[in-house]
Amino acid sequence: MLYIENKLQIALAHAIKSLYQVENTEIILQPTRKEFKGSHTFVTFNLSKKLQKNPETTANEIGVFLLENNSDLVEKFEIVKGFLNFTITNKVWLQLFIDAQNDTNLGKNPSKNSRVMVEYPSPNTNKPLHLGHLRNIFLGDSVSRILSADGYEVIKANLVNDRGIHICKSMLAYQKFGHNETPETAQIKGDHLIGKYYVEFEKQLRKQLEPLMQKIENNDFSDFSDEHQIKIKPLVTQINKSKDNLKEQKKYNDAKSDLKQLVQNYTSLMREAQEMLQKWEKNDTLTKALWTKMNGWVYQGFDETYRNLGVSFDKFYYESNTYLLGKDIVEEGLKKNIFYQKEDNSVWIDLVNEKLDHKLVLRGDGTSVYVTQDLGTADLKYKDFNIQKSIYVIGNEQEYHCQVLFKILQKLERPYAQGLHHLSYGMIELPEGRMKSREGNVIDADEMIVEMKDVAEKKCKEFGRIEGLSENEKQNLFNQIGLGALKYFLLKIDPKKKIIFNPEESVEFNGDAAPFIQYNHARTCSIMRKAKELNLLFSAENYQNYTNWHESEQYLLELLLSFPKQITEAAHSYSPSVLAQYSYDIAKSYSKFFTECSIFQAETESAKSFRIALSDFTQKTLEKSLYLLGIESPQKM
RNA sequence: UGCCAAAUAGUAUAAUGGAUAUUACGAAAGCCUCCGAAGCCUUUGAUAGCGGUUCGAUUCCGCUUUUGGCAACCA
Repeated sequence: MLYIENKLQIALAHAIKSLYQVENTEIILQPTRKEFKGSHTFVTFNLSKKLQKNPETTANEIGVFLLENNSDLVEKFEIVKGFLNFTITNKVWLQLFIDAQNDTNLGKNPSKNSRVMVEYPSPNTNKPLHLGHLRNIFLGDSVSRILSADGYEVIKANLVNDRGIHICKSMLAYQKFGHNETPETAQIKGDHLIGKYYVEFEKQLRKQLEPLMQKIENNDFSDFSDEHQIKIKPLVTQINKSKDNLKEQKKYNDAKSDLKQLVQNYTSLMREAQEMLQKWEKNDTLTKALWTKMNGWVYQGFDETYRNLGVSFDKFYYESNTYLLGKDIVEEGLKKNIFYQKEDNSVWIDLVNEKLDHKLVLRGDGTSVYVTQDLGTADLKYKDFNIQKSIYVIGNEQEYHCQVLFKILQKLERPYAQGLHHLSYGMIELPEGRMKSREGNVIDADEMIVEMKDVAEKKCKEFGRIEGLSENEKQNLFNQIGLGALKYFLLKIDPKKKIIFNPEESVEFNGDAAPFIQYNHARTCSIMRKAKELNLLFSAENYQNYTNWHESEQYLLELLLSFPKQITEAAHSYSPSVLAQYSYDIAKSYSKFFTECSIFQAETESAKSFRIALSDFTQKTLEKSLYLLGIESPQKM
């Protein structure tokens, strides 16, 4: 495919030079639209304009030239308006097909000798994973596979957020209300047990918050220090002002959540959580022991979920080990005059010229902020793996943060700074709004997996083609299909777009969906089983005389041969959706081919061989393409 | 108030500045004596608004509208 494109470009450049004495024109080919004949299209408008000629005349002159001089490549051409559509000789296609069949590196582009790290999903250890994490995990996993297929050496890294105030919240709730229960005694998966106490903390917190809020509503501020009253009062004014104003609902909500945030600090629970965090930072033995125990449970739970999802990691980083990093970088930045210091000793960077405002990088008391440790971690990753590129799979709410982080690293002239990329994705929301773990209205990842599997089981039993399988094989199949449907559902959509997930409308299993693709894979397998049974040969010498292809054969063949290009495109844009669409295209084309061309009742023996070979190649390409999405390809379903 | 993103049929989705705007779900008709009908095949319907650049704009540039997000010494 690439071969054809290059050849055609060279031929076109030659033609244009010979005909018009024009050199160095950019020759851009695009795929010919389905409704027209041919595979490659050269658009002649630009050139014609330069030459001051009619586009159709130009197109015709070039077409004739190529037909005369490159008849081994170009079979014929057609002109529609200014579009010059080439039909490539079947001999060339056939040779490419034979080469591709013999290629042992199908689905693996040549090595780039370059190392890239993909960081995902970097969860907090205070709650189980939810549907949003699944989008992150599937994206990270798929992009890792794609980059690896495109010739990079990939390191999958998971930076676990295992410390901080939110972790202390579940610890504290467990200490108070947990009665020493364990995942074993409670019969709950470790991460879910911890999540239960995180929700419990928030519930108790709301109870303590209510009387305080009530007082404020009655204009009683006696509980609060003067310093806080100054902050609280304007918020109350704002709330009262925008309360009944429909247009200012957002302002109202913002002010209200700001107020809650402030008032929370007056509850005993929040104070205890803060104290616990301080104890943790001072390495208090009991606190650390509780923390280790509870995080251990969470990791067991996460491991199980990762296993069920079919994803793995090469490297785990823990924030408890990295949260103090980066302070040396702050000093370095100060020396280099990239950062500046205020009177209170806090350290800042001026990014006004980058439209990013001023940003704090170290507090006045010398403690870190979020970006400080991220600076340190970036250096650590480079030190550990000598990576040229680093992909951060993080939600779009942190776009600003990533911009700041990358910009600082650029200013510090880090060798890896040019290779940093934030793979940003939109949130998954419910019809009623954002998912909030605190409030318990989330689509749980583990539950989702089970539900998908159940649907798959139900469908499989309806279609009734799985009698021969053992119980193990059946369970495995239900998993492959259910999980495939879910992965495809989340990966086919442009990451930038937010997804509103309606639990009432189930994940698609028909049409533009993974089970349809898997189904066609199973079909190709079925054909190959039968071909083997019948002892039919499908090596090149058996079909090399058959080039009178049916339209659907031709289309499928061209599509299959574009696989390497699709991988490169997906890798280049970090976008699994390219391959989702590609896999679907193949399945659709095979399905069409399947109904339009009989394989075992083919008109000639060579046609039969060709169709078996085409099925074989479809099977291989589909399997590898789905693999890049993290989706498995069943042989029967 | 600034910055960023999104806006495509009833719904969901696609399109390096190119042709009659992709695909699916939904709805309506047809196709299993023949390799797997989770299929194939017809039909149906959309670029938020106004302007600009261009031979050509869903795409690029303005302005407007709507929806999210960010702008915090939270992560």
